[in-house]
Amino acid sequence: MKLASYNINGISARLPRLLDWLAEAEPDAVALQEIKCETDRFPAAALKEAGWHALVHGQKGFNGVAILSRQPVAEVRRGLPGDDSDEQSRYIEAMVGDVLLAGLYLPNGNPLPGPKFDYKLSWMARLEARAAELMERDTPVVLAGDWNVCPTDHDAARPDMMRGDALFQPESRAAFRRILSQGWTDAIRAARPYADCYTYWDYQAGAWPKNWGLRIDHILLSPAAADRMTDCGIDRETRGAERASDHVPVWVVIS
DNA sequence: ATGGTCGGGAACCGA
Repeated sequence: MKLASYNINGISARLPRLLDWLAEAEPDAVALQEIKCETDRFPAAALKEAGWHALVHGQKGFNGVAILSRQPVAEVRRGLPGDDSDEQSRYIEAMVGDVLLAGLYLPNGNPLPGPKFDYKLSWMARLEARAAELMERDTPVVLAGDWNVCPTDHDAARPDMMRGDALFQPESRAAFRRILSQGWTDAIRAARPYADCYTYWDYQAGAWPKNWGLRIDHILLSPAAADRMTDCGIDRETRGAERASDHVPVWVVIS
């Protein structure tokens, strides 16, 4: 089974590119981030026409996540537990076959210091708690999304330009490492330890043609899922399309 | 060069 993550930066602007990629890549399920629309404004009919079921956790204007699947899937939860006052739509879980797929859009956290960075760290603490619960399951678990954390300097083309960014802060990296240390495998980095594995290139300053990228979209696998991974990849060519997202799809194949 | 470019939604905010 092929599972993917794709921050599409607006479903309305990106629907043609998304449909192109779905037809080409043929995932069984994909976690989408930054759909930037309310749940009832998601283009479910157009996707259904193309053969895709959708679970949507939307929000007007910002954020918003969804899980698309070839077969109908059972929603496990929407929203990250731990703060009932959190109104941002950033988290959804579903069973895809016997695999629990969690789709997440971790807060950016800029600027810092300030309330946005505090929210990022508190959200990561809540994610750490949920990940620990999921790790207790017998079934394979896949945590896929835009983590908005650049785990090491090797995951950036120009790390020294990013020192003040929330994605690079020691606190952000430590929180990501604490989750990994529960026993998760960072699929892409485990498979390609020394490669350039960027998943995001800023729209500004010609970042894409200069390959000034970051690796911030990650797929974490529980031990049961990691044992069954047969392939993984990054569809970086999608970044070169007209009206591309600033992120590209990341995927794993689980036998 | 203290810039640059997108998306959402209709003036700025978020990234």
